[in-house]
Amino acid sequence: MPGTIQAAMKRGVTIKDIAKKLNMSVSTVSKALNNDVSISALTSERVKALAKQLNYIPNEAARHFKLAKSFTLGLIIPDILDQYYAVAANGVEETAEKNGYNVILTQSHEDEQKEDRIVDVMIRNRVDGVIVSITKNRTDMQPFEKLLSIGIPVVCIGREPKSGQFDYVSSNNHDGAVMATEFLIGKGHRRIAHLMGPAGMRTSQARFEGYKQALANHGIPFRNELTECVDLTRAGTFAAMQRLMRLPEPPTAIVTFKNYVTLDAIDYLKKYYPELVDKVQFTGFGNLPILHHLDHKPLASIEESSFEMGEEAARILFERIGEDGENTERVYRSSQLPCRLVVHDDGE
Amino acid sequence: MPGTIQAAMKRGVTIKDIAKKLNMSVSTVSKALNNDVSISALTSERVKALAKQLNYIPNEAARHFKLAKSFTLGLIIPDILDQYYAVAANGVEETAEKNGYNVILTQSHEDEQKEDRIVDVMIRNRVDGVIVSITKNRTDMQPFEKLLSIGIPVVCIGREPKSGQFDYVSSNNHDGAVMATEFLIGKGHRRIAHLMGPAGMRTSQARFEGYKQALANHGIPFRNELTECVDLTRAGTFAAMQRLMRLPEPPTAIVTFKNYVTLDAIDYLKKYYPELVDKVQFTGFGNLPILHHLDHKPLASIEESSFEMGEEAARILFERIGEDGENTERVYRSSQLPCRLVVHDDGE
DNA sequence: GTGAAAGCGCTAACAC
DNA sequence: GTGTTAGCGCTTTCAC
Repeated sequence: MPGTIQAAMKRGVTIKDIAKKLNMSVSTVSKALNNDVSISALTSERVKALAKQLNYIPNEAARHFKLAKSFTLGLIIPDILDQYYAVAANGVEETAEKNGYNVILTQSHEDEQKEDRIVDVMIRNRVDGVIVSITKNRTDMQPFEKLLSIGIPVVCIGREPKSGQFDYVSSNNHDGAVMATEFLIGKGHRRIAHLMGPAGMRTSQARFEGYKQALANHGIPFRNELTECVDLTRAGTFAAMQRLMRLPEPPTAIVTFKNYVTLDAIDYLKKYYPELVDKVQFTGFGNLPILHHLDHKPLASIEESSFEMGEEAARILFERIGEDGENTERVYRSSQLPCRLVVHDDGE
Repeated sequence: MPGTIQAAMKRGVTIKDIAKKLNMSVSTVSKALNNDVSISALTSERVKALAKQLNYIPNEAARHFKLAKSFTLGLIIPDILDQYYAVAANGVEETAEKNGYNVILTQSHEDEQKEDRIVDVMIRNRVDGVIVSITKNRTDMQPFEKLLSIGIPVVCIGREPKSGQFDYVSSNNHDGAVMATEFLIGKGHRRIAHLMGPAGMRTSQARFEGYKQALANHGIPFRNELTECVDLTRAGTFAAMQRLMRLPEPPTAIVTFKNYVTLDAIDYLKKYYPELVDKVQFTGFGNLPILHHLDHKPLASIEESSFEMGEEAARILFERIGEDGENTERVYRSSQLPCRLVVHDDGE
């Protein structure tokens, strides 16, 4: 029985119901609810009082449709189980919430096809902006260029965009690697190896540069055989460690690309060179809380500001959303957030 | 200049544009796009061809509004950084995606006020259903009852609802605790302690019951002083461990409520009873991947099927969404997913 | 097999 | 300070 009170209750109270009960027009009610200055205090109060009494809940779907704005941000990260991204997501969400926005959080699982589909869904749902940490093997930026072309701004985080048309927020990987390496140099090491990330990622390159820079700063010659690429799998790290430890002169310290690489490398030593596990010293990117519980851990970690990265990305995105899409002459920004060196005490 | 081709491009191609170009009505185009049987194959093809050519992207916001359905699920978990919930979220998302649904993932951070606000946002956004792991201290179910009252189904996961009106999916905590305890009994232990979770949580109670059940099964008397509640903080675990270890006869094995409690308990031993750290044996809930890297780890873990929990919750939710809201005589379901005992090998 | 038209709930000119 | 009205893009009856 459409039109009955029953149906209306089920459907939810609308602005029209309020208008009718108050003998006003819907526009007056709408304005009152939106604190329009042209509405008298009395009217405004009457409207709000009745709205509360009737348990009026605005239908955002209708607003979104009408305003052609979804008040929703799309966020694409490789994996929610990687705390680096989970924390960044928190930064995005907090900033979004402050701006009255929702976030649709999605994972690409490093699958480009999945990423393409996600972008499609976001377009269909008319998100107002997208923050993305692109899949590691992507070579083109096609779906993201599509977003820009239809007026949806995009901000990249963590992983550098493959073309220059995007805002980009990341850690200062170069300086972080310098800090990690210089810390080991300060501890007296001279044969310092580098377990470098995948060569295709700019992040790997930046950290590699920082590593070399630190060596140069201290007059230590760079040796090619002391840098090994890993593919971020346990097997890959084991293979790399094997090559390093079988050198005529193995390293006495190692700068690693990432948390999990460090842990796998230490496991490798535990298994094959147990006598060296307390000798070879590590520093590396990432500071997992779990490190506290480990007996064999890196000497120090490079803590990245991933929460702040998410915040900054969202801030930039909101600026872009606020901009008039007309002026095509934009300057794309690239911000590098500082890293922090955290020394792990051995006692407690 | 509204109405120009420029504006149209910016605005996006609509069903109307397609209709005009093809000299058809919008209803025909709509039906063709939605594979309505009443449309001829030829028409359907022409419409789809032009849609593709014009790069038509349906405006979901308009559909949602028209259909009074958002094709969106709300998910509320305490913390995304807790992998237990992150994995459950993945289960929800995968199932949602299969059904063409989006998920709005939110975190309560164990704050009831925040949770209230989240539910409000979800109502405003007209989500079609909600999956929630309620904050641990909540005593009422008020916001969730409100959801039900306006026809939005709710499924609880992991944490038991405080009233009987909700579907609920969780691990079989009782049987898991039995397994954990019997495993230690099988290793010859007789003085087995239990680091129990917060007394207010039904999960804690269920695990506690399982622990007692296992003891009873093997004719081991339950001793009150061997069970200590923890509040899930490191300090709380340390205090509980202190009481246990200062007993005239300290336990030789301990069943813990959760991963992090185990790790903190082991840390306590490392610090204050280093000679016992390899003697006192642990089993407990949760199987973090990071456990592999630890030197001192539990003998075995009770792995919960949290991914499956998310899947199952989403499945139930979709059933409810499909139901006609009319029949008030619902039977609310409570499913307990089995746990798995995982023994940690010492080698590799 | 196709078209005309109403309307979902809301906002924003514009008129008064 | 308030009301009238058009319309966002789409689906869906109901006619033909």
